[in-house]
Amino acid sequence: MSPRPGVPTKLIRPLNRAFFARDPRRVARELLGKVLVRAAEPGGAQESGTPGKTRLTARIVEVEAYLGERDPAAHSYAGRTARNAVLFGPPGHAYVYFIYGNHYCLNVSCEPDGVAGGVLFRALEPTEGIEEMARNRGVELDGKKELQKKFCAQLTSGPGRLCEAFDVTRARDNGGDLTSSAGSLWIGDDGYHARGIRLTPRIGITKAVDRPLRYILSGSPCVSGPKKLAG
DNA sequence: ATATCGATTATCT
DNA sequence: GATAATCGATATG
Repeated sequence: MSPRPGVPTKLIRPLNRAFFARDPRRVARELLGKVLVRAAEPGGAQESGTPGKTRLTARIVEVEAYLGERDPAAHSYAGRTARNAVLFGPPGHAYVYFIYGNHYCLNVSCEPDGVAGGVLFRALEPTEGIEEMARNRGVELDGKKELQKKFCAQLTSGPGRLCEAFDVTRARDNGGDLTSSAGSLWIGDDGYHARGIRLTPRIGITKAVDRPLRYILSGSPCVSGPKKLAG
């Protein structure tokens, strides 16, 4: 595919369902370096100069694998319920849950239909639509480069933060298909080659705390958690 | 740099 | 009634 004037050279192609129909550990590792996309919304507000919403994209730099019914830390451990049903359904769909009365978290379902498993998105590196992410997060972007870097991390570093930046909610996104670029939220590959993958224990859990199921791109300024585990 | 704590609600026991 | 795959603010070394 040859580049044309006015067309971005880095095409983002959606990952297919087979990508997700595997062990969450494999999916987690291979998701590093891929891109989360929130499609632009047509229209926007006609009133009062509110700009139409632009596309949001960010590179995946930190994820955790949750292994299904055999993993005590996973929501699917106790079996299928109304809340976790997506984790038991077909692969490549969004499992969004509400936590601590404040935050949403985004997962993608893995394993074939009928088998539980998922990957939690923990941190992203913003690439397109940074200003809108800042608006969604309620943070001020000022011009200084040092701060830009910090704010950049502040936008999408942590599972609750990235959901706020991408306006991910349960009502809107739970159960949605993440393998179609026609959808509002999807996951794609722009050809980036991930380097420096490290494994650490997962964060914020009280069971199976020692299993190394957190995957990070070491060196990314956006990786969440204590510096000790930043890679 | 690390520790502790309050917020706030869906879900399950 | 307790807990939770978190965040932001505050306190302390």
